[in-house]
This record gives sequence, structure tokens and C-alpha cells, in this order.
Amino acid sequence: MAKLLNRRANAVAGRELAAPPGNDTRRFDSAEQEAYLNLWRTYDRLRALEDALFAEFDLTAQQYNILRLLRAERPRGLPTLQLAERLVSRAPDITRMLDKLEAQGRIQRRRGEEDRRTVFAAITPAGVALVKQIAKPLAECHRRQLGHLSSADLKQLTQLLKKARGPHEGERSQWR
Amino acid sequence: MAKLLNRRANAVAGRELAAPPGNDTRRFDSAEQEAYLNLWRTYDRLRALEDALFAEFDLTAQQYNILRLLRAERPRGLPTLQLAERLVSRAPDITRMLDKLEAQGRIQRRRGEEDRRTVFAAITPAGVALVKQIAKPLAECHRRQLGHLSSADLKQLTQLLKKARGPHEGERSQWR
DNA sequence: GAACGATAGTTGTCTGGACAAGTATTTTGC
DNA sequence: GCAAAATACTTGTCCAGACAACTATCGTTC
Repeated sequence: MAKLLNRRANAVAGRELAAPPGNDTRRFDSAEQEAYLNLWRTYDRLRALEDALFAEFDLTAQQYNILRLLRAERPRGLPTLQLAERLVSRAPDITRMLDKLEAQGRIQRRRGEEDRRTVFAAITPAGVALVKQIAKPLAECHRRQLGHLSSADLKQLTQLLKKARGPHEGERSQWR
Repeated sequence: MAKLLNRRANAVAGRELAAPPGNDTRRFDSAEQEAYLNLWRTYDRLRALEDALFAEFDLTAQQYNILRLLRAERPRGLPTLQLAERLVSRAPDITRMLDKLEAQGRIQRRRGEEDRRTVFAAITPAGVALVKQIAKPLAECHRRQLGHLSSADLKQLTQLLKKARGPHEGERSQWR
């Protein structure tokens, strides 16, 4: 796009908003804003890759994460709201997400026996099979997403991301 | 959450999935996956803060970004699709987003004169006033989001995020 | 042990995002 | 210079996510 972008940059030059050129922060109001918008953008780009893969299996990223968590909790499963807490992003519609997975035969639900308010969700053999089937293409997808980063970069990125959200994780969060 | 998490960790211990403990990667299949899920989670947490702020002004984050971009392109504005390209995350429904902003009096639209297929969107004085009004609380929000990171951490995080999405930005992207 | 509040999900309903098909205008090929 | 292809949106329609109100069950209090 070199050409197009340059044209645009020129078009803007000389306007009141002009900021010190050669400064990467010129389009941003602060370093915090720049970091946040880059976070958003990077998430959006990488997410698009995953979404395309999951779509092939008629699944969403959140649904896959539910199956992943339930596979680790076999065979008992987890109560609905505990499951929701562990998901990557908050899910006020956890009930309906589980409805769909159940309709697809990928999970099962049953009332808790001690506490009849709770509903345990557990992965079915079909669900496990699906997770297995996705494993390899998903690993390849992760490599396409981030495989170009060195191991050190990956580690550092992960650390910085944790540090960035640190103050915003609840005390009880699984993500602390 | 220390207590709760430990309780759960114990509950899981001894199950088939048990992995080398003391290893931060234990819940993940690869370093790439760990980085990606941390990206997703961090985005989700920080985003929640911004959303709450924008909601006070009856605005979404995407809408604000539209106004921000248009303010930088005063007074001419931008053709609809060029605007969509520059947004942080892709927006197939750019038309309706602009519909709403127009209905709220925050932008104006007019047909292009040279090319009557294009529609230029430009920010109105009311839109500019709104952006100004939000500026201060938003800057505070950004400080709450990421103000706990050092300047060096912020810079490094931004750099790593750019590097991470590098191969996934189109040639013509504004975000290269 | 009945009443009140807390907990665990579920359902109603609205908004926003996604894909695809449709319309108006311009550019291209011959 | 006209038909066909490309461009720049717009509209139809569906599905996912969000908040709030609702139901069922449990714990607590007196």
C-alpha cells in the first residue's frame, strides 16, 4: 500500500492536527492509548485466523474453549457458572451457548445431586472426538498466528500481557 | 483468588490431564496458544473498562474511533470504505454505524462530486464537541487500563504486538 | 419450621456484528 | 459508444452478545 498510504499522509500534512513526524505516537494521544489500540488491532487480526478455522468445524472460539475446559474436567464436568468464570471472555449467555453444544451432542447436562440448583455440564465422547479432530489444524493455526515470534518473544509477550491486565483481574479469577 | 484457585487445582490433581506443575504452560498446548489466549483475555479485560466509559456517552468504542478518525480528516471527511479500512477492527456494517452517528447528529454524509458512487462522511461540530468532552475521562481511563506499566514496558508491549500481527496485516493496511 | 435473603440458572428482549444479495455509478474492453 | 465488469456502498436477514427480569432451590434466622 506504500503508495496509497503516502498519498494519504501527504493529504493530511499541513492540517491543524499535524504532529511531530517520524514519531510513531503521532496518531495516538498517549503511550497507553497506543498500546491499547495495538492490543485491540492485534487481537482482531489473530482472531480472524482462528475464527476461520473454527467455522470449518461449525464452532465458535468460545464454544471450543468450553469444550477444552470440560475435557480437562472429565468426567464430572463443571457447574454452569463456574464454567463461565473460567472462559476467556465473559459470557452472560452461557446458558444458550451450552444449549447449542448440547443440541449438537457435544456436551450433556444434569442437575447437581447435592445442590439441585446447580447444573453440571460435561463433555460427551463426541465432544472429545471433535476436540481431538481439531487439535492438529488448530496447532497449525497457532503457528501461523504467532509462529514467527521467537520463543523469547512469546514468553515476553505473555508476561507483558499478564502484567497489563493484572490490576483488572478479580481476586478469584482463574486468570490471575 | 489464591484460595479458590488452589482448591480447584487440588481438585483437578490426580486426574488424567495432570501436567508438570509449576509450569505456567501447564494449561496450554503451546507457547503460541498461551500467548494468544493471554492476548484475548487481556483485550477482554481492558475493553470492559473502555466500554463502560463510552456507554456513559451513549457511544461504542468503534463509533468513537470513527469520530476520532474523522476529526483528523476535517473538514473533508473520508469515503465510507476508506474509513472502514482504517478502523481498528473490521466493520462490515459500516453503513449502519454511520447511519446511527448521522441520526445522532455527530456526522454528516454527502455524495462525492467527482465520483458519485462514493459517500463522504465528515464530523459535525457536535461530533467534535463530543470528542472533546470525552477526551479527559478517556485519558483517565487509559491510565487506569495501563498506567501501571512503565514507559519502557508500554513501548515494548506495543512493539511486540506489532511484530505479532505483522504477517497478518495487508500490504495496504493503515496499521503496517 | 416459616419467612427472608442469597445463589444458580433460565428466559425475554434488544442491540450489534456478519454474510450475502441488491442498487447505483464508473471504468474497461472491444 | 455500448455491453460487461468493477467499484462503492446499501439493504435483508440471521445469529451472537448484553442486560434485566424471572424461577427454582438452598441457607439462615428467629
